[in-house]
Amino acid sequence: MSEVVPRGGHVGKSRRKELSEAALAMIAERFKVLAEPARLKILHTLGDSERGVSEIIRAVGGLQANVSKHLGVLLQAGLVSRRRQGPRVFYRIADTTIFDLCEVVCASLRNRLAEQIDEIHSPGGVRRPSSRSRSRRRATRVA
Amino acid sequence: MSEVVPRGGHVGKSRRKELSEAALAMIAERFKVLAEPARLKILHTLGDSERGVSEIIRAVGGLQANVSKHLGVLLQAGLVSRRRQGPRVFYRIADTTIFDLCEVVCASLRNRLAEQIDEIHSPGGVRRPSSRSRSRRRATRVA
DNA sequence: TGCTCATATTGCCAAAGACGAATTTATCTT
DNA sequence: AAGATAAATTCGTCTTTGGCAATATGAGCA
Repeated sequence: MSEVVPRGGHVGKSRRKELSEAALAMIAERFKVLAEPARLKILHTLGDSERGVSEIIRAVGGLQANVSKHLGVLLQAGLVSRRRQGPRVFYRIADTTIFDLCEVVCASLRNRLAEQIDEIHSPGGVRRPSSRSRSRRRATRVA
Repeated sequence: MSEVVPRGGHVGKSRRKELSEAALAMIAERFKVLAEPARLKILHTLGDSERGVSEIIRAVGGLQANVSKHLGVLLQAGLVSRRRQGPRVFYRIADTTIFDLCEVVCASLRNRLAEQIDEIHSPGGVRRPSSRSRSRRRATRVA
């Protein structure tokens, strides 16, 4: 239907790399690790400070077993790192690029939602050249 | 084990946004769409040019039904857009930020693999202050 | 109206994975 | 060593989802 190509917050140049099958599989696997609200919440809870497991459990909610399992997934993916101090275990972010990823996705989602609002206001997809309401989106806060 | 915090290709400042539960769910859902090699391959095949479905099927392989379903998922997520021309349907990228995401992930994976190589060379995690082999990673091509 | 090609959809099955309950492992204390 | 606390692991169940086969929809043409 729509013919416009929104060029939201595209930062880099348009140089596309050739990606092998194996590379795509690795990328997909990382996305899979991040495709879980509980894990995203854990990462967000960690922020840039180190936190103990019980503290994380209190923050994100859910059973201890599940949180521990999620932490294991994040650890194996190299997104967090562990430190043992006596009986406690402390986790911290080991790969800060995840926040970059979330920011890019947030910007994209804001664009998408804003476009849907516009489509409600002008249902047929009205072609108004003087209106710069499409492509060059406002920067709305997501939360 | 490791105590270093790799600051690979981190572009932005360290300002973290507060993300609501709903925002995290939306972000996770987008990651879930991207967490599938077949879909990533479709997106990569599309690149910046429009392509017909049968052409896509030939490029990515697999059954027609599956490719069509993947295209449906991508369409509903707003990552691609459709255009009908007679009996054929053409798809194109509608959200170029996905390439930014893949690039960030690729850079992170390169860092991770390079670190694993270093760990093989010095198994105990040798603390050599004069060695800048950790943090400030080389830029290896993934594929 | 049929017929054909191109794409989308549905039903079914199997694999993956997330949750909850229960158990195990590990560490420190007494 | 026994007990207590913290974290990880195992097991069973349920939901999701990707692949395959078959069918349906839709557009153009005879």
